[in-house]
Formats: sequence, C-alpha cells, structure tokens
Amino acid sequence: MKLMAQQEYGLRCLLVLAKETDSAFTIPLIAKREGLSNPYVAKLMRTLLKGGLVTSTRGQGGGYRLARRPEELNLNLVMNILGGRLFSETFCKDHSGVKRLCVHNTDCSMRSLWMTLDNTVQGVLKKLSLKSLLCNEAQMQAWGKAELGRQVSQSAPLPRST
Amino acid sequence: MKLMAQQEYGLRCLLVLAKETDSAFTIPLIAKREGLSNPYVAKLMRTLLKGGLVTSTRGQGGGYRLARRPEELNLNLVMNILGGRLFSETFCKDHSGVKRLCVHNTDCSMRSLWMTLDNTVQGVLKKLSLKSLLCNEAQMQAWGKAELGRQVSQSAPLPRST
DNA sequence: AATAAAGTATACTTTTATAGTATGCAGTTG
DNA sequence: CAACTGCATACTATAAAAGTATACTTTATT
Repeated sequence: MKLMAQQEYGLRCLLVLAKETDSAFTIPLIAKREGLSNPYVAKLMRTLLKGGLVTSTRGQGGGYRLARRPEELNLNLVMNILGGRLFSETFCKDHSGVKRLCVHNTDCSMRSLWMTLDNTVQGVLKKLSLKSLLCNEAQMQAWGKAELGRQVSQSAPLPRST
Repeated sequence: MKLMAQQEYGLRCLLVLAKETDSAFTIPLIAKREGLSNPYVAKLMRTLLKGGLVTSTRGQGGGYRLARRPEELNLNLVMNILGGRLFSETFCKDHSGVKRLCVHNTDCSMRSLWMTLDNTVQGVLKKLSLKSLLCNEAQMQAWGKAELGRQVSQSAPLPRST
C-alpha cells in the first residue's frame, strides 16, 4: 500500500505541461526540468499518451501537450492511468491462499472495507484537477486540512456486529 | 498503490481470533480456517505479535489470542503494522530521479496531495475496530456508503491556483 | 532530396519488495 | 521424557516495477 514511482513522476511530467499550455515540451526538456533520464520520461509520456492525457507531435518543433485544459483533467483519471487502484477487481481471486477460491468468497466484510477505502481515495481525487496542483505547498496543504476536517466532523453509525 | 497480501491475510487471521476471544488458536487451526499454509501463518502471527496485537502461549493448549478486546483494536493501528503507509517519510528522498535532491524539494504541492490521501485513508480506518468487521458484507457495505455519502455531500473550497 | 529533430515501438535488464519456505531451537504441559 | 506448542533466523523464489537500449518512423527545414 504505497504510492508508485510512476504516479509521482508521471504526474510531475503532466504538471510541467500544465504550467505552460501554449508550448510543446520535448522529452529532453521535460527530463531536464524534473531531473529524470530521457528514456524514462519517454516511457512515462507514452503511458500518458496511451491514456489520452496528452497529445504528441513529431518532427522539429514537436513535443507533448496536454490533451485538455488543466482544469478538465481530473486527478482521479490521471492516477488511475498511472498507478491503478488500491482494490482491484481481481483482488479476491488473487488472494485465495492455498485454496482455489477464497474461503470468504460468499460473504466478506473485509471486501467492503477495501472497497470503501478505494472509494474514499477516489473521492478525494475526483475533487481535484491538474489545475488544482498549480499552487504552492501551503495552499494545497490548507485544502487537505479543510477536506479532512470535514470528513471527521461527523461519523456514519458503525456497522452492526453480528 | 495496491493493498498488500500481508494486509489481507494478516487481518483475516486477526478476525479468526476476534470471533472467539475465549479460546487460543494454534497456527495449524488458523491456517485451516483461512486456507493458508502453516509456515505462512506462522510468519504473519509473528508480525502481529511483534506489533503487540496478539499474545501467545507455548506448549500444549497454547496458541494465539488477541492482546485486547476486538473493539479496542483500531484498524488504523492494525493496517500500519501489516502494511505501512501510502506516503512514507522517505518518499521524497526516494523519488529524486537522477538528482540527489528532488527538484521540488522546497515547495511541492504534490507532497501535500499525497499526505492528504494518506490522512484520508487513515481517517476512515481510525473510525473502525476489529469488532467493526464482525458483521456481514452487506452491513459493512452500508457503512461504507454512508461514510462516503457524508464525504461527498460538501467540498472544501479548491486551493487557490498561482 | 538530405538532414536533423522529434516521437514510436519493442524488448531487454536490473532492482527491489514481497511472498512464501525450510530448518532447527526453546518453552510448557502432562 | 515426550508431545505439542510457538520462536528465530535465514533462505529462496517470484513478480512487479523501474529503468535502459536500440532501432525505427514521421515531420520540418533547408
């Protein structure tokens, strides 16, 4: 349960583009700005291209641009393309232990828990766009605190134990 | 950004103990119930023991028990012991690319984003205990929906872009 | 046309974290 | 002492991720 390097670096590459939507950015330029190697940026950009987040033009004067305006690129979408979900559809199948089928297959409170966690993360990300990240750390932090503050202010009643 | 096998399996072992706090459970018994191998359960239980979540007694009639009552064992604590955080303290150091120091070291809106995500997950987990999971899937799902419903009902104002 | 600047595509290698196993030791109880 | 239990350590394998290498295609410019 850790963020992946691709999520961090991929998002950073996108932010380079978001900061200056008028120009196209070449691979070496992005690599320079973010302190990454050219081949690695090339790989990341291909992932972003396939995901439809950026467009590319070849040849002299070419490079990458955002496929849409920064405020139209939702962070939930971005993160899903870069790093997948906390809880995937194949999770239960992949965690059946030595059995073919998980012993809790038919009724599993943990499955609901994982889905809730996943949904919660997605919920936060859905509220933000690339544009949201074009601010300084203090501003983003303030938003996070306000967001979290709201969340703990009241609680849903606990699930009824059996 | 995926749940780890240890989180799934470790929590399941804990739930075995939580369902019947009067008896001690041996490794083979837990393994049988959850469809896991004995050595693997042994490893998991050692992690849980070191984390102070369970107690053990050796010899005939021995086995594992919860260190506290199910309602006193917070899921945030459990998950931290089993699988660590989404965003760790060494994250920025570990993602500096080809540089020694990340180019955004001094001011990074993404760092705040990751911390917010991490805090959000922890916030949900803090509201739950092992006892909370002693229910069926539908009940847990209902809780998750109520919880999420609250969260999306209103939003903090967006961070001010620069 | 020729050249150079760009991205494209695929496959490969390396690294690291995780998962899971094996083996022998040490308490406890009867 | 014998049987049952967990303890400790080290090891191996696997898989996923990270990152690299190489050769190719397209476009613009001259």
